Amino acid sequence: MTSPGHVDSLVTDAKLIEERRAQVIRAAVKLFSEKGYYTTTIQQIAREAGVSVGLIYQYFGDKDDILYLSLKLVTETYERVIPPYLQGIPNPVERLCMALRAYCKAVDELREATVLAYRSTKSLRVDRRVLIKADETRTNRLLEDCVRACIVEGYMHEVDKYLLVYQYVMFCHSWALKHWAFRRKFDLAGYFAGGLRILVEPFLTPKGRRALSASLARIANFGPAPKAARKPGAHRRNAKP
Amino acid sequence: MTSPGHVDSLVTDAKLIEERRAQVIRAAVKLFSEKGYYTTTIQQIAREAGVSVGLIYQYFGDKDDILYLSLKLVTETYERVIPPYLQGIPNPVERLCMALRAYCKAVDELREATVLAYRSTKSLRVDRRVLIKADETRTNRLLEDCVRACIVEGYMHEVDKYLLVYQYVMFCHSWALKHWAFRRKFDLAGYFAGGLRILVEPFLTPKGRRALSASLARIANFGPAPKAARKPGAHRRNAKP
Amino acid sequence: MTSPGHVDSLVTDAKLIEERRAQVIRAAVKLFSEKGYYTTTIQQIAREAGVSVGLIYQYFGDKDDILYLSLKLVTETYERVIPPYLQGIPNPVERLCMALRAYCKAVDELREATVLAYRSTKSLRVDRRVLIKADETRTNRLLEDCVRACIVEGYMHEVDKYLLVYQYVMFCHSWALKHWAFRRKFDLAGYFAGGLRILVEPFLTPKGRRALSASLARIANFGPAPKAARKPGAHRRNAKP
Amino acid sequence: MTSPGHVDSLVTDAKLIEERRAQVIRAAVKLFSEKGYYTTTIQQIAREAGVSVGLIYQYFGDKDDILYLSLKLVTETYERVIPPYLQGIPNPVERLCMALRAYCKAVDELREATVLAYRSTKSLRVDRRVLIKADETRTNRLLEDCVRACIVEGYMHEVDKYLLVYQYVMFCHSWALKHWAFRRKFDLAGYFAGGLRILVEPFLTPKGRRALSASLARIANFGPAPKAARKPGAHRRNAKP
DNA sequence: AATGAATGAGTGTTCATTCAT
DNA sequence: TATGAATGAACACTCATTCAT
Repeated sequence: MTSPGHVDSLVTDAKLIEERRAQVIRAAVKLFSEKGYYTTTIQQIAREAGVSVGLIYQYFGDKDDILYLSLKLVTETYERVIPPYLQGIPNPVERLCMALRAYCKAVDELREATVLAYRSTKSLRVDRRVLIKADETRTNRLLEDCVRACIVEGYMHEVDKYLLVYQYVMFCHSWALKHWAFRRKFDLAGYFAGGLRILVEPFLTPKGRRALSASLARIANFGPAPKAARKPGAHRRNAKP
Repeated sequence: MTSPGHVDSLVTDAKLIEERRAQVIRAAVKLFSEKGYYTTTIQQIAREAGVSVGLIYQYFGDKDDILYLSLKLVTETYERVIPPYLQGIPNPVERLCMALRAYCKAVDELREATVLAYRSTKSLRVDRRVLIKADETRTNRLLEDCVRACIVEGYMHEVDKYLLVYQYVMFCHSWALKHWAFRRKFDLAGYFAGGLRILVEPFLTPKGRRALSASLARIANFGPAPKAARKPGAHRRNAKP
Repeated sequence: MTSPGHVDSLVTDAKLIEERRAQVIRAAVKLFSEKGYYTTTIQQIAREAGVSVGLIYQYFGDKDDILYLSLKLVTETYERVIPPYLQGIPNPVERLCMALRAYCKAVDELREATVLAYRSTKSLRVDRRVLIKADETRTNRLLEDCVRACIVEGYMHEVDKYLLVYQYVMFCHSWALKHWAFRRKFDLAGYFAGGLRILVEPFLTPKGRRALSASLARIANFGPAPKAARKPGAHRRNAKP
Repeated sequence: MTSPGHVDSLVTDAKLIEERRAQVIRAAVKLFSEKGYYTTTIQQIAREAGVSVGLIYQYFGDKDDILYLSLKLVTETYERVIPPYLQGIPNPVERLCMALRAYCKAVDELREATVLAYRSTKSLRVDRRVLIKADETRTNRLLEDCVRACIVEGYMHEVDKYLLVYQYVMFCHSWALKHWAFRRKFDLAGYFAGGLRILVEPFLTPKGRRALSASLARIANFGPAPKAARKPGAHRRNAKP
């Protein structure tokens, strides 16, 4: 009847729905991440969000809805966060590295939530699980495009793009999944730099390697996310080989 | 009081404990893998194992014990399954590849259980979580030793061993974690071959590459696991050319 | 404090109270009849009535008030609907039959609501239950008066009036209560005719029987209810043997 | 999948199921009768029955099951209680009266539960509602058989058997439904005697009237129910005059 | 006068755990 | 040692009622 991605609300005001849901999901992500889906109660979410239990059920149909939107928040963040990093960057190697950096940074900021996704996607109703997976696939495609461009333009040797991209994805996710191990060895910048050396550099042509070292300064700079698009002039200067 | 790795039993006969626990854990791994830890009930485990609820509580202190031993089964299998594959193999490149193959195969055979480990390790009491992580670390060390040997003996360029090994681990685990995506593209042999190309080959010296192609026939053969140690003569013959 | 029959309203305009309450009660009777008192929510009543939840609480003190006025509507309809049918009819046998016909017709038109009364009167606050029962008693009295006249004027043998009247009442109510059984055998006219034969005819004197057959044509005609009083002349003509 | 009349239990011992269910149903009938289905909680039933909440869910699937078996208890009692009263009685008029007496007595003993049936049958899942109605229909058939015998054997005039039987049924049920009104006028024996006069006598032939007055002494005696069959000799003696 | 978002006490139901047999 | 009936705390979810606008 209703599509699997739809979440019911008894409230009609769209603005309010947006607000309240965000408020509840924020609390839910926090608690689910800390204690897991099943051990977090609706009462706890309500308390954390500073609302009543009843209110939650005015904006969500059931607990599964809350989990769905929580995971959706994560997967959509990944997807949404990468493109702004690529805007105005012409060189495909730099684009690839930027995408990876954006992904890593997003994972870092949603570290607990990323682990949550691995823990709890299977707790979701099946029809919704596929929606979450579709999000992941769409994000992968962003990376795949970068890799493809690298190869087509002669910056990278021929490789199994699909597999390489998944290796990239796992590299990014691992920053969350294996943080208990990595935290003792790396900070995010170090981890990322190591990743480039293992998962990007080996596949670059000489031309690709030159491009990489030319843009390394920009790539390695883990600053704040580019909210607005970079100014065109700024990057044109940098993009010169 | 008791050590975190200890699991209480009201029964004293060690042989019986071993047997009964195996019987229950087998059922638990199956159900946990299918439906998750929290949605599997003790009643269901008892039914699946063909025993009574009461009996379970004679061999396990509580539900956490069952999860712990279930996860332990997985991590210990990984650790246990690799060494026999290395026995009698002197070449470090072949050893590395064999270790990876063993790991991949183990993941393939415990695919659901591997996913379970990612879902449910956090549901474990903290003090036990670290034991499971220690198992993983120990398994990683097996791979690390192979990589180190490759480098020391000049088969591989210098790399961040730690990071590369984790990339190997994630590659193996991904066969389970992302099976929903990979199944459409690869069978296990294809997946493994692709992995070698991306995660091993690029780091080999010319000498390493020669070693790899020399042993490729053996490596790529996904036969049954070596129950007993291979006879030394057998492999030496193969290793010659 | 307040009398049990009183229903509080925050609104003062009497006309408005009348209107709004009727609007809400209409919706409530429909829903209560369909789904029962406890499974109908105030939200649903509000939606059905086309008003807001808040408004309902301006015209009713609580849910019990709504049920009370819903049941009151039923019992008062019975009481109100009979007298117009008797107006201008002098013969006591015809009057009795007319009263029964009116009752049956009213039950038919409030079939679901009649069942509701049997289901839900006990859900009412006790002090109000007795008011509903008093309504029923008053309606019974209308029938009792008819029976008494029949006996006094020699149309009917001596009988236990009280018991006979209750038998009449149950006959009428049964059209609703056992409609699931009767629908397969009778239409309302057939049911009513059968009732006369069993519950009226046997108690008539020969004089009574003559009166009955003389008026049977009029009695059996299940036309629309007499909104206004019948004109005296009109029926006198018909009443002529 | 499962038939509507089936009630699930987690317990396997049939004897125990019987016992425990009876224990719970006894409590449920009491509470449902007093306070209604919806306002009675499972907790209250458990307390009244002297068991834990959990136990109830080992013997019943859900609250609807409890209601079903509660109502079933009532309708099956009606059906079960009549035949023993007829055993060894050859005269059809006496049989009819005995059946009515048995029914009235059963209603008297289940007075609150009878009201419950009228209140709560509609709260039942539809598929079960029809089973309850089927029970009622089967009980009616017992009365219908008596009436038919009366007519066939010339004790009663031709009548609409179906309608008359339903009038009998409503007469019996009314002792519970309208007890608030009748209690002031009648005891059970008086009510029953009045019923015979209104609903049986008028339809008897002279032969039937003779039979009735011959057996009136036995009929009117509201003694304890005949657990075992009456001895044939005993009644033959009485049946003589 | 009218709205509908917000509340939270209360419900049916589950399930890990116990314990008499 | 093995059983499975019994327990009751805890949870997701509902809905009559309130109240700021």
